[in-house]
Amino acid sequence: MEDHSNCTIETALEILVGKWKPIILYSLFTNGTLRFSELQKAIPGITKKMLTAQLRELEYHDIVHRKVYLQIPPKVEYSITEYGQGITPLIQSISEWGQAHVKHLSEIYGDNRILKTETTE
Amino acid sequence: MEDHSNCTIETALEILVGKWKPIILYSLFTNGTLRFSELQKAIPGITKKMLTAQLRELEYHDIVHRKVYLQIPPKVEYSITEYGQGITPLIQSISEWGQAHVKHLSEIYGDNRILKTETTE
DNA sequence: AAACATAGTATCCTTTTGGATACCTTAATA
DNA sequence: TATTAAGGTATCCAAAAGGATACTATGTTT
Repeated sequence: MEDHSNCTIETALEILVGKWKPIILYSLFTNGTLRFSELQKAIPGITKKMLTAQLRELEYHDIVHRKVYLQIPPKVEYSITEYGQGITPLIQSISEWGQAHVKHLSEIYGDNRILKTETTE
Repeated sequence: MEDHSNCTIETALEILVGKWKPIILYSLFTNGTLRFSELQKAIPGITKKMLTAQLRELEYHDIVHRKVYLQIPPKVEYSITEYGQGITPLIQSISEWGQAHVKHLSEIYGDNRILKTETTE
């Protein structure tokens, strides 16, 4: 860690933080391209307002691309940008660490829903 | 990314997210062990309430250790746990990606305070 | 003429997060 | 006896994030 790594960390976190960002990214990464309404269906419980807001933030960060078809009724497609693909290893790292951490927490505090992966004997 | 990586990502993020967590961790990583009051001095602007709250969360996650000396006036020392040391590579990754991303954003939107690192010619 | 489809906004409200300030404890000290 | 030190809590308030609901635009279909 260098001197002012805090702000760069916080910048990085902006992309993942927000109630719905991880699942939006997950949906787009696994499905490639989705329309607004398809995202809504893929993410139960999200409102239009939140979906729009989070997508706009991701768009600002050049992680998500928004393609508008000028037709009626409207059609808008969302996808991960080429630059956005580059975030995959980071998400992977975070996800893996998170998985190990969930396990660590369950070892500390004792949790009934322990996934017995290699603690079988 | 696997099926329900979202929750593990969010669990991982809990450790970094919060107004003061990154700088608290940075202070402890670089200084080793700090008393409550030393942390307060090291982090300008933070209130006791916030410092306590964030430290308690980090303690819950077994990232930070809290050592209480039973004396008066009180003395409490905070440090990174051994388990907590293991988060270093993750923080490193996030920080590096964040740094690159700040640069990417400045390339897209044009920013006066571009750090010319390898774009010198 | 009314209803429909799609991708949003606008408005209002609730919850969560963060911050300011005062207060507490207890032994040693002035 | 009043202060001080250190590490907090308690209380109250402001700001930010999130959510429910209604409304808009407009060409096509009924």
